[in-house]
Amino acid sequence: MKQRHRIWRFIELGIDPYTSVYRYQVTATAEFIKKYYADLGKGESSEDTYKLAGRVMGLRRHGRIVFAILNDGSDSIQLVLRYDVLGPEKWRLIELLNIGDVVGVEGNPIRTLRGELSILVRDLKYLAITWRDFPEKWHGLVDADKRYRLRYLDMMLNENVRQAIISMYRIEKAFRDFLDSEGFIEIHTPKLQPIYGGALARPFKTHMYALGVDAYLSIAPETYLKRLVVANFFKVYEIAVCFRNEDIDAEHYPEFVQIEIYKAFADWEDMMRLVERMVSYAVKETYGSYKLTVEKNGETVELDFAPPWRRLGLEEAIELLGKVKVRDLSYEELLKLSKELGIEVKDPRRGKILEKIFEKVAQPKIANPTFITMFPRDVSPLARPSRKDPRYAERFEIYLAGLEVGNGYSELNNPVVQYYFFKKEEELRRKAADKFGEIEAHPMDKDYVRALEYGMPPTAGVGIGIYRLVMAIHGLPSIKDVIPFTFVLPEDFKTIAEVEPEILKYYVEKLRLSD
RNA sequence: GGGCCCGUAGCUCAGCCCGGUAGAGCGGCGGGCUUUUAACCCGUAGAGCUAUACGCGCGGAGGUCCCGGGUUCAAAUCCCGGCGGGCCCGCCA
Repeated sequence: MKQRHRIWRFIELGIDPYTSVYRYQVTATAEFIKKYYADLGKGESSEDTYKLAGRVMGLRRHGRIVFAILNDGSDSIQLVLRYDVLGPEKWRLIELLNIGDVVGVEGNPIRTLRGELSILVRDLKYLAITWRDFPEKWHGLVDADKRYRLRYLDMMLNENVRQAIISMYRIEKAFRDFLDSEGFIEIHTPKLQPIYGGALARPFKTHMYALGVDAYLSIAPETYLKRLVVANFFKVYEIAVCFRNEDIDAEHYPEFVQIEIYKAFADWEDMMRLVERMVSYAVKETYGSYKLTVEKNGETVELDFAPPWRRLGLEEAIELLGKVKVRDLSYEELLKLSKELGIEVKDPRRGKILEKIFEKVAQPKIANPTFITMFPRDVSPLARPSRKDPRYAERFEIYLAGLEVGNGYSELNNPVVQYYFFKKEEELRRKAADKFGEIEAHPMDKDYVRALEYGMPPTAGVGIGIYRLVMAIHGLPSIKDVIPFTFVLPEDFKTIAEVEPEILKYYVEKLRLSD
């Protein structure tokens, strides 16, 4: 297996980029060339000279002509490397070229006889080489373990992952642009908190040495954003990293990003309208259309984001989509029904049971963006009771491609009722601990209640999971596919310096590192 | 937390059932080829290290099929335990 490492040949030729190259003056991107020279005919070339830099992603050697694919981050473009153009001196460099090398090239736009817009290279400089072999071109990197460990390779080589990461940036930018034009401002809330809240989840616990106290990592920015509403920031939002100490699966990851938006003087209806306008705007900005075709596990799904989105009550959705009668059922009948549906009841609240039934029978059938409304009050401690029926809360959830991607409501702004709900949540937690084991509930947050006591206007709020949204739109099977870097347990392996002590010795001497 | 599956060359995988010389394609290296699109054709090394020797030859020792142990004359293969990963189920988005 052991062959002399190729770096020696670069060193021998005096073109080791690690001892000489510090910059490369780029004058054009692949994207620009492809757009600007789109009309160039087959076999035609331009006299214009450009310098591009990027990574060699493909190589086809044909003797004295070589075709390479260069990806410069904007797009990929073919390089044509010809012996007669480059001459014998520079040709020696071409013979060393490997897939994965980072090069700068100078040349002219041409279109080959086969019709591929390319750069006819007149000069090539190595900016960095790959010290490790790249994955095979055809299958690429598919081993899940390696994909998540070598995430930079996954993002470099797997186009669907790469596109999802890029789209996530564009969607977030579109959200910001949209909210900015509506007069919202973005404010960062603390990730280290003395009392966690704003969602039902187990938190990460850590320790602050500075104050000698335990602290929690934010499970949601909600209670802080509402404090900001109290502070007369009547339109606020945050694209917030949230931490929840729960298990990992295809739809959950302990560290995730959501956008939370709060708008004063508005209610949940206003917020649903804002959400459908904002998300459809972002989809159109990012993908050019309200209608998207999504490939997932070989199946094709059409998604239409054009507003208005469908609105369905929770129980209505269960009956309409799930074909199960739940309205007017007694608590005992509900328990019996969930048992028949194979649902294990761990949380005694009626609303929780209804949610479970919904998830089982109705949720998978939702493709187009849909608002599920009229959630039971008892599972919505931060939401305002419905003005029409106090058994329900003015709360909605957003569903898309079978995934829950968001949650919003008319915010509870009555400090006395808020205190009462927190108290009840605490009691519930104590009671449920004996009967059903531990459940998630809001801890009492008196500081937040005090903020409300200074007066929070009627306010509507929403949270949308960015990873879930992108995952649904791109048809990716696991949330980990859209998370740039996930947690991986350490692995044993050797670096080049460990495997090739002579190379290490060379650089230490060459660069006088031991002085 | 419960169940199922996977781990063999740089990459993608076969071999495992039924124990007996560890394989293919791609990639690498060498050669040929001036318009290719997973280019093609020919050749070739590679799963593992050490001592002695300038080198070669000969001889010898040794032995990461994820790791450790067991069964066996013999283990990639069978058994047990572990590590890493994936999927499904239960709970949070």
